[in-house]
Amino acid sequence: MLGSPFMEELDMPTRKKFLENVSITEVADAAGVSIQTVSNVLNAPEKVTEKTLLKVMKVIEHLGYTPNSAARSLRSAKSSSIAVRIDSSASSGPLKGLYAGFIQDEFVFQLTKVSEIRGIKVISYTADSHESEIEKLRTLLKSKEVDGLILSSTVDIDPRLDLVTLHQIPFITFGRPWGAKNLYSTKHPWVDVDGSFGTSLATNMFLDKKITNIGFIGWVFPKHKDPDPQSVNEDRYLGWRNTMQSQIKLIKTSPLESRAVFGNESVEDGRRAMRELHKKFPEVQAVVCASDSLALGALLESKNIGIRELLVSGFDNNPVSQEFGFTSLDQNLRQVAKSSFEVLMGEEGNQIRRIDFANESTNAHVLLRPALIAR
Amino acid sequence: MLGSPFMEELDMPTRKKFLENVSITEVADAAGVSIQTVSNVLNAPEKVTEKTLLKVMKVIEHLGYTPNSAARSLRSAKSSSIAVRIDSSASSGPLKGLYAGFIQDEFVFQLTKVSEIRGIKVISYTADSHESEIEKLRTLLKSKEVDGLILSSTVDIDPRLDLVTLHQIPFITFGRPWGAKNLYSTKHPWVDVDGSFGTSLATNMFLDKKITNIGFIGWVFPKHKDPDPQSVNEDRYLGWRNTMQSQIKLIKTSPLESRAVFGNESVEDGRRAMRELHKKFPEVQAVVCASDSLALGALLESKNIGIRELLVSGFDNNPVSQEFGFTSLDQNLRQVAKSSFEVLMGEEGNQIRRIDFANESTNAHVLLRPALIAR
DNA sequence: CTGAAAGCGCTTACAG
DNA sequence: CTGAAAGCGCTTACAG
Repeated sequence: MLGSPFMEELDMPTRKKFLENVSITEVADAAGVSIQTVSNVLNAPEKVTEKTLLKVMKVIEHLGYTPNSAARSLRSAKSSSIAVRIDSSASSGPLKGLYAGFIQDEFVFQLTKVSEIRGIKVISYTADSHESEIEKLRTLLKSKEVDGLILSSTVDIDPRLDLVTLHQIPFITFGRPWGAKNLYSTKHPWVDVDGSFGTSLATNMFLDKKITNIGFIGWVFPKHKDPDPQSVNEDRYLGWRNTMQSQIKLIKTSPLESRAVFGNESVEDGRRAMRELHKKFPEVQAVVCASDSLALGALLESKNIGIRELLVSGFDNNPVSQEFGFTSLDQNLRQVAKSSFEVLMGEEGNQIRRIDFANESTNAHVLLRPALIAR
Repeated sequence: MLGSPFMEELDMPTRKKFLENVSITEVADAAGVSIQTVSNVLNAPEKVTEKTLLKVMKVIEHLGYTPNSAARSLRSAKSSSIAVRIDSSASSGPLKGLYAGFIQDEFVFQLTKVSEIRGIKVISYTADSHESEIEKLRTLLKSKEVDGLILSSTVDIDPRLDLVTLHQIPFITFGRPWGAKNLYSTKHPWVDVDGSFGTSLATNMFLDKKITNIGFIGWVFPKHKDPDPQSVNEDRYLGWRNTMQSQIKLIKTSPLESRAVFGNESVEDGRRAMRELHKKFPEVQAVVCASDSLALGALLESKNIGIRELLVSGFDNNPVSQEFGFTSLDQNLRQVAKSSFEVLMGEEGNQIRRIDFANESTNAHVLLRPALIAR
């Protein structure tokens, strides 16, 4: 009865009781059981007979009992919280594109949402550098405020990974540790989105439309000769390159080198890259881009340089591509958040695990496929 | 010594100790004092002699002691946490502009940053509706997970305000409760940014440049005849209107009605509004806009309809205006977050207060001025 | 399956 | 200013 959220429909005494303190003792007394049984109803219902369970649940509902989280944490030595770093969305200094914060913000939102379902709190923290981040993490972990960590933007040599690995802190990273000898080390669980798969989807979409003069705009000229990508940039580049290479005839006409241009991450860079691409490859009809900002730049510039109808695809499906109506690749951050959470917590239950990935069948590496949002 | 964040510089035994459990008892033993004195050093240093203070601090530093937060919360009945709602940045359904999430995301970031300095944790939560938000807040408050709330997008009739007011939950809203009879009710503390002041700054900037044919693009046609604004939309509109009204001569030439156009919040709406404005007011040289998305639409469309060099100003100074290089108004979210925090916590100290605004001199209403970022 | 006892690590209130 | 005692509200481990 007290469960109704419609405050205005409740009479005054009931409204006053809405946030009233109720302890486990009061519930136990009202239900005629001991406090341990109340605790069991909440934490180990399988240990209680159905009759007792129902009786106690009813009283809990009636009195609006919610366990004190500090007491629970103290006794059980579990905070039921995870920490996630947030950064500023305001791109200060060098431009970071139109919507630098989109992926992170949406990931944090989806993570909070999936965490709530399993009764886990999400605590945000900030840091200016790896060093200050280590200090923040240390405080959060030593004070037992969090049981596990969600890290992102990790690289192979990363003091944060040293910290969590050495102390066996449960963690997951969103993003592969680019540059690591073994991306699939069981010591480093991660969830990521397959960039190559994404750009190959976009490339194939153009090919299916009989559009063959397809270029690419990325951030940095790929250095490595490896067959495997070594960065997000290379990952997204290779999807386009490999798909194009399978089209032998096309490459003969105009080689891949003349079809790819690289810049930084901004609309202006997209414009610049588009002008350069148009010089090197005047027949260009479609451009696969590493980001929505680059794609927007390419799209806007195409009109200036007299390309009748350029098709572009971006990456991230952020509001930019929605607003300007071009194709993009959705990272499905709901699924990314869900997978991250499940690697950390298991598919059920509500406690963060110290997973021994080396000996468990749990998959510590989840590579998800982005979805093509054709527009 | 254990305070150094540079893990790689530490030898193995020291690194291992980095996250080791240290209790208050160990600190007390090592310092040769009682645990209460250690507690006082941390929570009430004025009660301890300087000699003892220094001695204990040294041991705390040496052992890397960080108090267990659950124990502290349980005993002191303070969670030292505040809750803030986060929403999805992905605009699903009706378009919400290019960067709908910017203000909220940056506010949450700045709030987390200022909270960390004062030792307060920020817990994020999500909700689909007021009803589900009430349930989330109820759980957070009853479980004593948070001491105070940061609310936003509040309106006059808002079940969340009923809840917090009735139960005297410390809270602050970012944004005025538009529509309330008395915006300055001591029951409803808020921090907000002065939209009128912002658009008048932009209008005056154009006037100072001897540009007089200034139009306005907003979201909704202002209904009220009140001298005071009744919504964000009206607030931003009135800054332009009042500034223009002071320029009698200009208004005679072309009246204000022909200079203002309204649409929704998207780049496309900005384009549409610009076409309409150009018809009604062909001399237009500059447009003050209610948002960066509208401003971008106006700017892009101006080229299509043959306006040589249109000046536009947006609002929020988000990456869109930075990337496209037009003037905008910065809400200074660092200051908004800082003020919000200080109304909730006081200027010093580290506990959330139940402020009796009616009897305290504390200013419960802070209206900040946005800064003109001229480009 | 149920309940009496112990105790998680602190801070508070108070005696010395 | 300092320290011995009490206790915050739970969960755990164990006895019945």
